[in-house]
Amino acid sequence: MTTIHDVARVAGVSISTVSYALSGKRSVSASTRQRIQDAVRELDYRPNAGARMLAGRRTYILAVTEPLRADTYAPAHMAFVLAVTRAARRHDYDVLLLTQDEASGGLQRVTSSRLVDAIVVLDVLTHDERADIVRALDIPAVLVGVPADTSGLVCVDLDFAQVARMAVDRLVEAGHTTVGLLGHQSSAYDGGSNFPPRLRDAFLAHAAERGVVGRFAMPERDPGQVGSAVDELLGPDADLTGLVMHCEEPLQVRALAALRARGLRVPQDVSVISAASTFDTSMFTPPLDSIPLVADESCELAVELALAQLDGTVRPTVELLPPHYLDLGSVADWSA
Amino acid sequence: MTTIHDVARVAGVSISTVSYALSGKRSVSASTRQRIQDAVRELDYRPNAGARMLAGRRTYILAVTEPLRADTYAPAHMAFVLAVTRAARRHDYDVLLLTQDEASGGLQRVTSSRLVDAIVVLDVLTHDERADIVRALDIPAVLVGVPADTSGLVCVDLDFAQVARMAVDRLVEAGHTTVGLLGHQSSAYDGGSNFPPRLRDAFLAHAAERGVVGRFAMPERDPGQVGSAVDELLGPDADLTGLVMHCEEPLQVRALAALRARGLRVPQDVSVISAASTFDTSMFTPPLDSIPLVADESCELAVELALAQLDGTVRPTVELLPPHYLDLGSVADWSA
DNA sequence: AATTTTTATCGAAGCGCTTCGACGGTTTTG
DNA sequence: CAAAACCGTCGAAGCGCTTCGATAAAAATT
Repeated sequence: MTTIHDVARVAGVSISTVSYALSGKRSVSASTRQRIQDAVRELDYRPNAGARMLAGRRTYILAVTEPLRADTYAPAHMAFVLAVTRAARRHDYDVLLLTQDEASGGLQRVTSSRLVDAIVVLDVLTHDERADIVRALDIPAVLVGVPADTSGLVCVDLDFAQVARMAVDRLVEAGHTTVGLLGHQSSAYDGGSNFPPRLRDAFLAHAAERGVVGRFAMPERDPGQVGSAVDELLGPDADLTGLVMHCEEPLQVRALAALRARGLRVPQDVSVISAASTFDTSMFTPPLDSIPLVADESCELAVELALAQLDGTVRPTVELLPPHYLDLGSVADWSA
Repeated sequence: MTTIHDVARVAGVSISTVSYALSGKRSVSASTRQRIQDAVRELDYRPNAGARMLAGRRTYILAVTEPLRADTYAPAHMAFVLAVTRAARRHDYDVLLLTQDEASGGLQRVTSSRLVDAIVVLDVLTHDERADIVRALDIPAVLVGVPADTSGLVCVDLDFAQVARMAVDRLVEAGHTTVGLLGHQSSAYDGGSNFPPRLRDAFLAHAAERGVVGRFAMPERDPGQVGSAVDELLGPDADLTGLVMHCEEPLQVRALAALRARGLRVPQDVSVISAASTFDTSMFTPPLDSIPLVADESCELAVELALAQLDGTVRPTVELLPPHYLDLGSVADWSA
């Protein structure tokens, strides 16, 4: 193993000079720095992680807690884990993965053993024990998602309410007067996740504000019941012309099939918007307008806020990212 | 922060005695051990990770590399990451996640900085650069999956060939004489993954050995073409009576729908076996016999082999785990 | 020219742990 | 019963790094 001593010897300087040259925390003359960098390259030197953790005040490791429960939609969650990992690497951090079984114990463990510098909490539930844990833990933490009680927490999330308003506005401005929201399976609304209700409530409220009829339906027990949820939205007179979907990919596929099966064309008969989707709606038939849930953006911000807490203090905050509308032609203009 | 010094002081012993009491590497009298454990509990002492890494010869961290490419089926891969993480925790190890972008560089980095004790490589391709990297790296590593060249490597995997044989045997013994295998999308066979061809080849070979007609088909470009693949398997005379499916969940669902659409009942008209499935086939309608791909089992073994390399030397090996047949009644006995 | 300030470097003190060698005190053994 | 073996404990030496003075030399200020 090559150590900082080897580098110092080869460069003909003391180890502290090597350390300063590499960290940049004190000035080092250009020529010396050059010799040190040459030595580093020649020896393929990489600082020992353990030593750096012990001596310095940083471990350069971030804990990511993602429960990965059985009922979660893996692709979306995976995307967030990935996005955090990439964001972390951009800041020279590695990611330690904490899962379900380790939710509370793991957070305690990695915190008190000083294994990680900060924690990123993914897949946050409305009432999430991990929120209480990080609150108590005195370690920089950022939640991606918004729990019921955000006091003392730093949270980052897409502005789901704004997504709903944006979708409603788009449809209203295109002349639609009856709009519906197809939601997740009902279990998503009573148990846990915080964002489905946020989007739903804003949808219905904003439809009312804009003076149009707003409906909401969800597949009751299993995805097979998308059909009846679609029927419910269409209404007895089949007068729905604007459909917003906030659910997982397979459900959206089936909902489109259900429309097709009922002889309804998109966008001629029904305009459709995919809201807060984590997948690519341009591959759908037809491609759907969407207001995507971009994991990269929120995770980058989450990592930044987590690391920012290590030096300058970041005060508790809830950062809601503004959504962006992606127009792919699945909304027909009826206003003319 | 509470350190080993605090524990030593409270227990009234030296720090080395504390260390030995906790590691068990030298004998400590029962009474002393008790006092030390009491102190540990009272102070909620957790050894500093960095110090342990530096002083000891272990970091208690395992690197897991899982590319998570865009084309991968997230749930299955997620399951493996999870399974490794859980297995690691059982051995008191944490897991550091390395993704796509970091495949080679990341492995180098965590190895030469002594951040991890060993590496578990997931989602191994037939020709996988990571195989070459770990071969060169002089760090304990285990691949979950079997690359083309296994020299010098420790590999763990389900015995996919045996899965195929088991499925064929089951159908043959139930009296079926024409059996088909519905594979993954064609891209899975030419590019990368190593196991689809292994299963396919063994399927066809073993069908021939057992003297039955063996067919193979896959959805050509996209999942929508499952229907034609099913038709291809059924054959012009629709004489297929045994179907083995080795593909992802949505594909299997659609294939069953395709059978239904053609008026074929399971198992009365066609017997079906789900091979190497990572999902629960008991929730299907009808529930399908399966020979599951159990992530837990292979990942536990992978972690064990990885850690075993840290002391006693494990010689290079390819461990193929025997499959197990799960009977849920989707194979009809035609032999009577 | 004498002083202060800045710059570049070094030595040494830890960070919290593991582990080696040593040392009394007990047991066992010949 | 002396010698050898073992047991339980301790002190101290690192592990490889960061960081805090200190110091000598160079630059800037009087």
